[in-house]
Parts: sequence; structure tokens; C-alpha cells
Amino acid sequence: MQKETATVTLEEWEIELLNVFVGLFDTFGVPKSVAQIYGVLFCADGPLSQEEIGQKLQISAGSASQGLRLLVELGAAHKQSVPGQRGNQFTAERSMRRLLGYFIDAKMRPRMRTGKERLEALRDQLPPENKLAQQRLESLLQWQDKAGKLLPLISKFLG
Amino acid sequence: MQKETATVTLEEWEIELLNVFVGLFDTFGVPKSVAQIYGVLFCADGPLSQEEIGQKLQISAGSASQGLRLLVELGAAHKQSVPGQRGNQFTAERSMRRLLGYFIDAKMRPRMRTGKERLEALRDQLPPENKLAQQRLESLLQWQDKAGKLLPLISKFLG
DNA sequence: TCTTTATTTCATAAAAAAATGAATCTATAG
DNA sequence: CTATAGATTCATTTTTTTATGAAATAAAGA
Repeated sequence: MQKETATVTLEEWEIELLNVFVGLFDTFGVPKSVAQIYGVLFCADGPLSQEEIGQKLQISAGSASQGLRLLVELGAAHKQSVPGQRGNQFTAERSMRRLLGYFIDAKMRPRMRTGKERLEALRDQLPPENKLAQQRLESLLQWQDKAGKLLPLISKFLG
Repeated sequence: MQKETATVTLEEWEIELLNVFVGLFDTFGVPKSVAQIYGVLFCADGPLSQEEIGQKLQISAGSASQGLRLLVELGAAHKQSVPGQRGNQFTAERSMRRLLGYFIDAKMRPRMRTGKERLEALRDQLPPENKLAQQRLESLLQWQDKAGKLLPLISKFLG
């Protein structure tokens, strides 16, 4: 079978965009290499294989695999296995709304939920005479509450 | 001078709250120990000295110093030097709105600004016939734009 | 001033996170 | 079925981040 001769080197403008993504993603604690993989997909003209991504970024197959897995988990990348073809293809989720939405669902909500449960459990076993503890606990529960209402609004705004 | 016999150990409920803060802050890449320092301040009944914080968390003076510096930079803690008294006192910023607002100003805006500048510079030197690059660049600039409009709305909502 | 206590700095140590690469598993082509 | 390209896993290595502690600095009391 004819080997595809795709571009395996990053262009100047792609590198520049990648750096911006690295900064953006870092705000949410996503590692540099993962942001770079996303960036490559974002810039690409079509789906890319894991191999192509690895070549462009000069990273190992293991690294590419792990990074792509994280991105797929976060909903930032989509994996498609094309029938009648080995390997998988990846594309970037380019909608900012969906990107943030997935991130919120995958990372923020679970944490907020367990946090809330913990706090509510604590409230039930906290002596009522401990006014300070009661008060601090209430403050924090209010944060959770506000955040829970804010997140959908963000999605809406971006939609 | 009489030595103050403040509580140097964390109570059960404080530890629980600290853990919640660790989770929340981690979402934005703030290290555990820094989140814990914030938690201690948040729970406290009044201002605390760096020494008291260090004792409660069993961390070194250097660690406390660096962690507090970061929190102050982020606007998550306030430092006050009480006249006629050695050392400084620290308090937590307990307003969620201000907390997020400061964070946005301190960490997100600068990144977005430099990102935007970079992208605009790139746009000016990008050959117009490179349609793909043009298009991707525009997408990303639109993200910046949306984000720039979203951030104030968040502050407003929390206010 | 000198002394003592609080704080910061920064080189080093410790810990945590991320990348590698070899072994393993999977799936397709032949 | 067998051979092979592709993908994944995971123990190990590398890199990065964070914490420590000793030394330097600052600031207040005597």
C-alpha cells in the first residue's frame, strides 16, 4: 500500500498557536504536552493518526497514547476508527462551548459533588454549639451552591 | 511579654474543610500546600501569624512564607502589619467574588493578553493565501474574545 | 547600639508528575 | 493462521515542581 507522505513538521504559525494553547490549558492544570497535542489537532486540516501527532511533536508512542486518552476523556478530542483502515484517527473539539462544557462535566462537577457530600455529612455531625465551624461550613456550602448555578450559565453564554 | 497560647492543632472539621479547598484549588492548578494555607486562614476566627499557620500545618517557615506570598499575589489572602507588634498577620479573602476576580486578574488576564498579542502579531505576518492558518487563527482569536466578555459576567453573577 | 524575633531567599533535597521504551495486546492484511 | 502495523500498558527514567533548612535580611525592644 502507498505510504501517505503527510507533513510531519510543524509550521511556524502552528508553533505559535500551540504556545497559546499551552498557556490556556495550563490555567486549568492541563500539562504542556497534552495541550500541544490538542493544538496539533486544532490546527490540522483533517483527522490525524496517533503516529502523525507523535511525529510532529517528537514524542514517544506511549506519550501520545496517554495524552490522547486524557484529551478524549476531557472531550477535547474525538477518536474515530475508520472501517477498513488500521489505526485510529483523531480530531479536535473546536467548539469552545463544548470544550468547556466537557471539562466542567469531567473534572469540576465530580469534585464539587464529592465536596458537597463531605460538607453536608460534616454538618450533620457538627455540634451546634460550635458556632465558628457552623458558620465557616455554611460559607463554603454557599460557594458550592453559587458555583453550581454559575456553570450552566457559562455554557449558555458560550452557546 | 506573655506568650499567646493559641490553638496550634487543626480540628476535625478544619481538616475536612481543608480537603475541600485542596480539591477546589487544584482545579486551577494551585498546589495542595497553598490551598491548605488558605483553608487555615478561611477557618480561623481572626488573623493569624505566619508562625501559627506553619505550626498548624507542620510546614517549614520557608514554605509558609512562599505559600503566603502566592496567596497574597492572587488576592486570596491579605497581609497586615499591626503597628507596635512584630511579625505580620494574615487573613483570608472570604468573598468568592473577589477571590475569583483577583484570580482572573492575576493569572488569566495576563495570559490572555499576551496570547492575544501574539496572535495578532502572527496575523499580520501570515501570508493571506494560507487559508488554513488564517482560519485557525481567527477561531482562536474568537475564543479570546468570548473569554474576555465572559469573565466580567462571572464577576457580576457572583456579586 | 546590640539582641532577639520574624521573615525572606535560595541552594539543595524530596516528592510528584510526565515521558520513555520495551513488552504486550489488538486487529487487519495477506 | 501468520505476520505485521498500530495501540496500549506500565515499570523505569527523566524532568519538573514543591518543600526544606540554613543563611541573610529586616524590624522592633532594651
